[in-house]
This record gives sequence, C-alpha cells and structure tokens, in this order.
Amino acid sequence: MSQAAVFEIDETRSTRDQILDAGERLFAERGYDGVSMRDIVAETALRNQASLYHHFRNKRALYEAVLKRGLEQVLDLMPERHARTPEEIDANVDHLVDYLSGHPHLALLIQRATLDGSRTLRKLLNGLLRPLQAEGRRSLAGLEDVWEADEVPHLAAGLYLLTFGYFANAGLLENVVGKDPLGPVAIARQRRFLKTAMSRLFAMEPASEGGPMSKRGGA
Amino acid sequence: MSQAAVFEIDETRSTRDQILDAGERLFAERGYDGVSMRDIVAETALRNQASLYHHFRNKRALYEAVLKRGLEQVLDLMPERHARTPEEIDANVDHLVDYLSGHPHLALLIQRATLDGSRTLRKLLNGLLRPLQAEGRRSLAGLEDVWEADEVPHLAAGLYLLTFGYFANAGLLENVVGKDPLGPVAIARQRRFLKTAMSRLFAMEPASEGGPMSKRGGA
Amino acid sequence: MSQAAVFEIDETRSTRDQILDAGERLFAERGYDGVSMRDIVAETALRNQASLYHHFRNKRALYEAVLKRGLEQVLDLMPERHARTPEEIDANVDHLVDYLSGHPHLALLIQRATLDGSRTLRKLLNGLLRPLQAEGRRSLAGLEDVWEADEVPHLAAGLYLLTFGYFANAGLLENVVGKDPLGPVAIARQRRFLKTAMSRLFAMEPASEGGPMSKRGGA
Amino acid sequence: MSQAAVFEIDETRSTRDQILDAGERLFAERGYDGVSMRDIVAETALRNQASLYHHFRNKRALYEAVLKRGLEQVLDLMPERHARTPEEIDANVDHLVDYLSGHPHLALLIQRATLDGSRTLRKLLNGLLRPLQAEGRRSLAGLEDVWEADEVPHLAAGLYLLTFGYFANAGLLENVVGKDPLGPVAIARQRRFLKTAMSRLFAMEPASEGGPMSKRGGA
DNA sequence: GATGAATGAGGATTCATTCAT
DNA sequence: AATGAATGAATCCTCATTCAT
Repeated sequence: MSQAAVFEIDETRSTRDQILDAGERLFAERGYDGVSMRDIVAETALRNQASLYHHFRNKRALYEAVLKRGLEQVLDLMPERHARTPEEIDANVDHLVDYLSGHPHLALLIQRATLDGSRTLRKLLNGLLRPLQAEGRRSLAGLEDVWEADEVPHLAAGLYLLTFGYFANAGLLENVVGKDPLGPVAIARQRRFLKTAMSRLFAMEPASEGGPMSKRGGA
Repeated sequence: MSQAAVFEIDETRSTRDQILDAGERLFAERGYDGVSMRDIVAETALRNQASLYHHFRNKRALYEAVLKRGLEQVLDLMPERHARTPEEIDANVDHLVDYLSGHPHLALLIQRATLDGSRTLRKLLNGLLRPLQAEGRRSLAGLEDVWEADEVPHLAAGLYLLTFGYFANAGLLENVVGKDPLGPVAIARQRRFLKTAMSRLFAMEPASEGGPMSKRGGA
Repeated sequence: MSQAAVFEIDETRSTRDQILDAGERLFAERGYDGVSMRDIVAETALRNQASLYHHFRNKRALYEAVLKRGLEQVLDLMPERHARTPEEIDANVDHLVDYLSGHPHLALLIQRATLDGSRTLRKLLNGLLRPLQAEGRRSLAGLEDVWEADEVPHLAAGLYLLTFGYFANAGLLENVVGKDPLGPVAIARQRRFLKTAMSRLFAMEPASEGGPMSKRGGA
Repeated sequence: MSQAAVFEIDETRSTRDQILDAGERLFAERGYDGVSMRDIVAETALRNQASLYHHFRNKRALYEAVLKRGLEQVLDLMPERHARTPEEIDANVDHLVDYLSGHPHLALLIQRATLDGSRTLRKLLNGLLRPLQAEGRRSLAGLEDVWEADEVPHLAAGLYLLTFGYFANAGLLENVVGKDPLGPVAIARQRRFLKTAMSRLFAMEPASEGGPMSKRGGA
C-alpha cells in the first residue's frame, strides 16, 4: 500500500531484529494466515526456514513477539494523563499522528490482531489497561459534565478508533480522502480534523490554529 | 468470537445461499486466508468440496460474492440524505446500530476487506461513493460553518469508524467496555454515545432523551 | 501446430460426430491423459459433461471410438497391393501424402496411440494385418533379391515410419525442415524425398520427375 | 510396456538422480500428463511428495530436467561426421542401436516430447542443430549427386525416424516384427535392416556382412 | 437427448516443523 | 547460529462419473 514492494534488507540489524522487522511488515500487510515462514525468510538475510526456529519457537511465537514489540511502541505513545486544555489535546494528537504516520504498519498490525481476537493482544492490553483505568477514571473526571460515566469507555474506544482507524484503513481511504492518505497533505488535514473533533467531543474551545476560527465554536 | 461454534445448517436455503452464509460467517471471523474450502463445506449441507466449484469459480470468486452481498446490505443501510436535525441523527444512528448489532459479521467482514485492500471492496465502494459524493457535498452543506470543506471527507471517514468500528472491534472491547459489548446493555450505551458524539461533531444540540440534559451543551 | 487455436463448432454435424471431431483434434494434440471431458464438451455445442455420457459409455470408450474412426481412414489409405513399378510407388506416395497432409491430426493420433501401447490399436491392427500379411508375403515377393525375408517386416515398419513419422513429428521438424513443415513447399519436398527414398529402398530406378535424373541411380 | 512393473530402487544414487531416473522411466512410459508426482515419489526412496519440491521447482521443471538429461545422452550419441564409407555407416548404426536398445526409455521419451511440441526439446535441439547444420552441409556434400540439396533435411529427418522410430514404436511392432522387438534376435535383424537401408539411401555398396551379398546392389 | 447438481478420488503444490550436519 | 533435506498434513482445484429432472 504505502510501502515499496521492493525494499532493502538491513543486514546490520541482528538476525532476530531482521526477522521481527520482516514479520511486522508482512503480518501487518497480510495477516497471520496470509504470511508463511518462507515469506518471512525471504525478507531476511537468512537462507533457510529452519533458521527461523533458532530465534522463535514457532510461527505463533514469532507473531506474538512482533505484536508485543508493536504494542509496546504504541503504549509508550499513550498520553500519560488526560488532556485538560486544548493545547494539551493538540499536543497529544500531534504526537500520535507523528508516530503513526511514520510507522504505517503499526496501526494495521494492531487492527488485525484486534479482529483476530488475539489473546496476546488482550493480555497485553489488560496489563496496560488496569493501571490506566484507575488513573483513567480520575483523569477523565473533568468530563463529568460532558459525558455520563458509563459512556466514558465508549468515548475512549471512539477516540482510539478515530485515531488509529485512519491509519489502519488508509488503503481504502484513497477513495474517500484523496490520492494518498498517508501523504503530507492528507495527514495535515487529518491532524486538523482530529484536533477539532476531539475538542468538540470534549466540549472545549479548540486551540486557535489558523482555521476560520470565527466559524468554530458550536451552535 | 461472538458466534456459537456449533450452529444449525438451514437446509431450506438454496445451496448457493448456504455457501454464502457459511462464507460470510467464516470469512468475517477468520479472514480470507484463515478459511479453507473444507471449512466452508463443513458448514453446509454439501458433502464434498468439489460441489462448491459448481457454484463459484474458485475461492476468490466465492469470497467476492460474499463481500458483495455484505456490502449491498450496508449500502441499503446508508441514510439517503444528510441529517439536518438532532432527531434525524438519532434515527440514523438507531437504524445503523439496530442492523449492525443484528448482523454482527457484517462490520467484521468489511473491516477485514478494508485491511486487505480488497479491490472488490474498492470497486464496489467507488460505484457507491460517486453518487453519494455529489449528494454529499450538497447535503453536508449545512456544516460549512462547522467544518472546513476539505475536512468533510475526514469527518465522513471518522463517522464510519465510530459506527462500524465498535462492531468490528467488539472482540477486543470486552476489556474496555464491559463483559459483552454486543449485549443489549452495552449496545444501548454505545447508541447513546454515538448520538451524543454525532450531535457534538455536527455542532447541534442533542435531541433530549432523558440523559442529564442540562449538563450537555458545550463548555 | 498447424491448426488454428480458435475454430468453429460445426453445429450441422450430429452431436456424436461433433464429439468425435473434438476428440480427434484434442486427443491428437494432447494425448489421452492431457484431455479432459470438460475440454471436449467445450469444443462442442453441448453445454454439459453429462451429455457426453449419452453418446459414449465413458472417456475410454470415446477415445477408442475416435481412434477406431481414425484408423479406419488410414486403413482405407493403404495400397492394396505392393507397388511393382516406380509409377505405382509414386502413386501410392502421392495418395498417402495427399491424405495425411489434409488430415494433420491423423498421424499424430495414431502415433500417440502407438506410444501408449493402446490395446485398441493393437487389436484393430491385428485384424488388419492378418490378411495383409498373407498378401504381403506374396506382394513383397518381388523384393526377394533385395531384402532378406526376415527383414521385410522391418522394411514395412520403416516405410510406415518414414511416411507417417513426417506428419506426426511435424511440430519438431520446423527446426530441421524449414518454417512450415505442413506448408505446400515442404510437403512437395517431402513427397519428392519419399519417392526417391522408396525407389532406392526397393532398388528401382525412380520414375523420372524433373529432378536431375542423370545424377540418380546409385554409386 | 518393455519395463518390469516391479523394479529395485537404487538407494545408492543421490536423491536427485533417483528422481530423475524414476521420472525418465515414467514419463517415457506414460507421458507427462499420465504421470503424477505421487507416482514418481513411489519409485524413489522418498516417502513424501513434498520432498520432490526440494529438488525441482515443480512438475514441469522436473520433466524438463529429465528431458534435458535424456537429450544430452542422445546428442553424445550422434556421429561426429557424416559417414563416407559403408564401414562408417555400419559403425554409426551399431553405435546407435547398441545404445538405444540398452536404454529403451530414451527413444520413447524423446518421441513423446516431440509430439507434445515441447519447447524445451525445441530449444535444446536448436542449440544442437546449429553447429551440426553447418558441419552437416559440408559433410553431406558427398551426397550431392544422390540427393537434391533441399531434400537433405528430409533425408536427415528420415534417418532419424528410421533409427529412433523403431525403438519408440517397439510396443506396437510386436505385431509386425515378431514376439519381442527389443530382444536380441529382432534387434539384430533391425541392425541389419538399418545398415542396408542406409547404404541404399546413400547409394553406396553395403559393407559385406555375410548376407546374400550377391543379391544386393540395385535393380 | 440434454442438463444442473452432486460426489469421491486424486491432481499439483505449500504449510509449519524437525533433524542431522 | 545456520543450513539442506525430509516429512505429514493441509492447501486449492480438477478429474471422471452419476443422478434426478
């Protein structure tokens, strides 16, 4: 999609990392069942499938290592606390969009794992969510006069979908959003859209940013 | 995931429909590469893989027929014109949520096709989008003082993600949203969330619906 | 090879003949195992494989009917008695070459059956050979001072190979004999070659035919 | 046909050679489409079809390797220069007949490839023929007062048919030539026949060889 | 006669994995 | 740590044939 079909194998990376890199790219593009061990070896300096098994117990273990590495990147991305000002929202959005547009496989990989109901994903997410949830209840507290308490998880899911969904679905969005949804122009638009959308969902005034500000601001 | 593993084969349906039904369920659950022709036959009154090929040229053709049928259901679901009042928004949301929660494979199937960059999906969507876009530009006209013109496609994508994404990702949302994201309680909450979210994104007052109304309505 | 890949189905012929025609062409080109019932139906006005079984018990029976029909044509071709004069040789050669070049499948079909050790071929040939052999021994009698008696069957085989082999191997002979081994020029040359070769093998003076006659006639 | 159905697997040969040997035998006997990968494995020390693919990319590649190896043997067989004396003819005939009767698959394999219009065969033959043709034109020069120049390729084809055809068609010749066309008696007769035939076609006196010499030598 | 549908067996090929070197 | 070879199970699909209409 947004990746050149032919790419260089970076032989300076450790074999293990080469495998993980290849796996990330391929699993993201084609899903677990769409990738064979042979495919992975082919994008590696290795010449034999048997060699893979020196680094990972089996295909599943390799996949989960890929997924784990991907999720850890994403978790590091998460804002530590709920944004309270428009400027904080914008900063969070910028951070996420910057990273995801620079790592186009990531959103895909995770989206696929989600659809597959990956246990790994769930476990990893649980470990991640439990602390977040405690903090989350507090941090989303500022929203109490905007959202009902029981809607907050749905809002959280919605924010995730809005942010990651754009990148995961970039392939299709060509038709909707214009030529290259991962090109700088479309990314800038999406960034703008996200900021406005979030400020609306949080019922804040958006941080001024050049747009026809006067128009903004609700009914 | 959300389907019982054991289910009845409805022998009253035409063979072709039995195949399409089985395909829809399986492709949605496991993706194209995760489903074998054997799997599909097994959920059919047929006793032999060869029989499949009497109805569909090959696996791909079967998949595309499944996808086409699924997409046509979704297209019929689409509101004919842009909602102009909070009541219209709510009606649209109800319509979508009713249908999707009653057809849990649908969102998954389409989401998977999206990730795979399915040509079929793209073609079908193009045929669908072209008329919608003309109408869309007009119908979204009321939004001109809420969103910039070039943001409108991103908004459209966002609305799609919010609506379909919930169902497509239901498997994962267990962790976030509570025990059964497709149970009536969670669905009702999601419905409420969507209505509020949309009215906010469209910068309208939400239709009154029993919620703590006074709280709602901007910073 | 020398047949257009696309050809018309002659719907005026009886269904049975259509099948035999298609079978002859296909079995000649690809051999028994290389042709499927489906292939045959496709070159017929029929639309269903099941229909074939109304005309022939099974694939083998169809093949043998094709082979039988082909062999009967060939048998009719055989000179009734051994040529005794150069003119008779030439007439026999002309007759054979005329027919075979007009029916390019025939030699191929029979050659294939030979290689397969077809029982049918053998049976048919036996029925054919027994009378011929009696007559043959007499008719070849004139050769007694040219060939040993026990060599005569080898000579007969050789004559068959020279005559039919050219047509059966036409595909390859392109490389040896020039552009189109079944075109009029090459056929004329082959005709000339055969006449000379036979007269030499029978140790006769060739019938004069324009060639640099004076040269001819042995060491 | 001419091979015992049960035979020993020579486990001392390399796996690759075992496969090639089995392929040669089977492809010669039944043709490309008549042989399955399973059949080939069965005549090998291998226990699994998958193992074949470690040695050959696919069935076609295996077949072509078999054919190539076979053709190379045949090419090595070809006399280096045109025979100029009866003794040379006889030596060439003996050489060919010795080899072909010792390798009964070879003629069959090549004959089948010819009928199939095998590209591989054509390519290999081209590479082989080009040098031969240059040399050929010179070496056949002695024939100039026996054959017209444009007949020489047809003569060459004819000699090939006479020589190889006997072995390729051995199965059928039972009916014509006597019980076992590959047995020593019939082979000796064919050898004698070929020598005489060739000397006649080349318009030479045959080398004396015990036959009723006085009889020989033209009308 | 002709056809659509069904079927068991078998076609080539690929899968993830293991083992000896 | 890496590789070539091997393997059982599974992949998609085609085969010839049959049966009810």
